[in-house]
Amino acid sequence: MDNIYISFKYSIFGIVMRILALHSDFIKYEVTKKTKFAEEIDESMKGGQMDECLAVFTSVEKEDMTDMDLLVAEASKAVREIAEQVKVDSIFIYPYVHLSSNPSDPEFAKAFFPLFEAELSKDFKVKRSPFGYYKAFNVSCKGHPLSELSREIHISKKEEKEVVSEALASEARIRPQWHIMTPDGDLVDVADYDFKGRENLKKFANYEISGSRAADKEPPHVEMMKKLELVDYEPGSDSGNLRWYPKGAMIKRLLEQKASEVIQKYGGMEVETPIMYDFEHPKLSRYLHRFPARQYTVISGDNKFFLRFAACFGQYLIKHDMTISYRDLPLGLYELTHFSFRREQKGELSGLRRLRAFTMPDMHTLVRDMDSAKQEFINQYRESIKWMNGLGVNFEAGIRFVKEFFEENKDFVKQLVRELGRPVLIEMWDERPFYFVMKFEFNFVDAIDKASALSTVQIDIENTERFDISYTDENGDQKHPLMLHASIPGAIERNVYALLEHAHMESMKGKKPMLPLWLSPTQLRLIPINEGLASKCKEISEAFPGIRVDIDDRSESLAKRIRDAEKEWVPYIVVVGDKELQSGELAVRERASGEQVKMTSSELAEKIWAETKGMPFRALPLPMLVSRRPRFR
RNA sequence: GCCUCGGUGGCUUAGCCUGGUAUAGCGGCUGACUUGUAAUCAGCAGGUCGGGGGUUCAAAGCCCCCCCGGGGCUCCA
Repeated sequence: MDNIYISFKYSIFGIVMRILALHSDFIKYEVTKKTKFAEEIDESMKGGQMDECLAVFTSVEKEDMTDMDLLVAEASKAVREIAEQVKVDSIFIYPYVHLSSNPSDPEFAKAFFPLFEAELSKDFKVKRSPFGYYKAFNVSCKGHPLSELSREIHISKKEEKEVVSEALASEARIRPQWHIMTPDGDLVDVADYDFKGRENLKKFANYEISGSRAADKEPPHVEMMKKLELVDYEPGSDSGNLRWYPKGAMIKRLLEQKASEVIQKYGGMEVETPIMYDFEHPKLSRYLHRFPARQYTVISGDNKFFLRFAACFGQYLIKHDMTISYRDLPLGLYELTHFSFRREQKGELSGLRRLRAFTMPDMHTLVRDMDSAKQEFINQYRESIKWMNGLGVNFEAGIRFVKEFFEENKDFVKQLVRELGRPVLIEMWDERPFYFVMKFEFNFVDAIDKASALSTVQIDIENTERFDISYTDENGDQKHPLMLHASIPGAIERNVYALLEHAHMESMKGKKPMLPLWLSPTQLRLIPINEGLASKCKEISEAFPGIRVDIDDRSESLAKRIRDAEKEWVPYIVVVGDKELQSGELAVRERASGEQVKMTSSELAEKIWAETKGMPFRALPLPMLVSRRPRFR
């Protein structure tokens, strides 16, 4: 998922352009000799003069080459400020490479100056001398205190400037319309909708529309993830990069495994792509600079790379090089990203909900036309519903599109809502600020009423063209397909977050918090009544293949060990004493029901197998004997 | 990035306002106890009070900068 277009501001650093501005009575120049980088000029530019002006001597630095638009904007802004200070309305631009010790490529600078001139021409009378010539010049500088001003435009890591992207600017202009669509297909203005019985939908809608962020508490999952020794902050890294302890790592791996199974079964072909990409890569650079996301940058020798924020890049580049027939469509590539990196603002980071490094199952599917796009969309929508139901947490759907698309595809939208069988939040835009015409997400509403997207699918109508991805149709013609972006589970960390928040909400209702059985680090705990029976427990545990069984053989009181097992959310607890050994019947303390049920070990094993059927399995993440376990925090 | 609150043994925490090198519980270790469904008892060890700088005879406590975390703003595939 690379839905980054949506209203990110963006920042590129490393701009170090140099400007020397002289308030002059006049400046006069004459071309003496052409260099091999010279721009094409006519006679009129071979010499020139300007009176009462600001003479702006400028060099373009190597580091400036990351973003032309930003460079032009920043340079113009700086010159404008100076011109206003000294009150001139004429500006003379003089390309002067000698200001620089590390100039940019000539081709880049050559392209820069006309743009710079055009930008300043909006507010000033502008002339410039040509790029790529030796010139003789004569300048008469006024002597007043402001007459000589130099600027180094620095946009470094510490002082980033933000530029509002096109996408953001248009989004700000567009006022979305909000509706609720009922399962019957009625479209109701959100203000007129009666949310009775749909409290989570109301919270989600409020969260989206009003932007109200009322939470004054820390999200409950943060304490849980630490207390259960699942995940923790890692102060030795950047914020939002976490450490996972054995139990948490196991849970995460199981979710990842399940996600990959679902997506591969669906048809996504698994690939693996690099986590960093060249800033100067010809295909990516233009695109990247239009991509308003905050990135991590990696400097390696003289090269600069950015860390991927989704699997898109690698998959686009593979698809660009592929030979694809219309017979191969729909064609999905899939990668589970370890990791996707986004340098989110610090204030945005929150536990497992919002991170700077996260794991995302990301699939991109090529389809030939809008009809098959819609078919794929609904298939992926159904997979997402299955995923969310399997996770067992609440979710509310948001479906968003361009109004025109909605008008043309009303029945399709109604079908989506009908299949889900519950009212859905609808957002419509008059124009299309993004690369997609339509998307949905399933949002989880947490214990402090924050909504977060998990599953999401979008129909992208721009990027195959931008990346020159094409297929051959029946007539042998090259066509650009459409593309769906899908993350059926959403970020894996966010799945863990949802499970923990869900458990917390259940416990607020008086139930015991727990994880789904297939994700419980310990599924069955045996507690010997005294230390001598630990070896008997070992024997009993052998009746539970494919089940995570451990044994609390510590020399603690029985009550203490039961309490500890409860605190660890162990779903099945069995105390083993002489009674059990003689009768062969176990008194199973069942967390879900809160009851104690008698059954044989084979009955219990059958029960657990049945409850975890179809789910992946991993072995115990810790030593089987609880007495042998270290503490992680 | 901005505003705001916080950071004290592994964890949770008292002390901070009103400066005089720190409190308790859990956990760990040692020993006793050998347990029938949510905390057995005793002893011992463990602290650069987030980091750095400043003020002071003296700083966990006051001042400044930084790091990390929470909440809010901005923002939010």
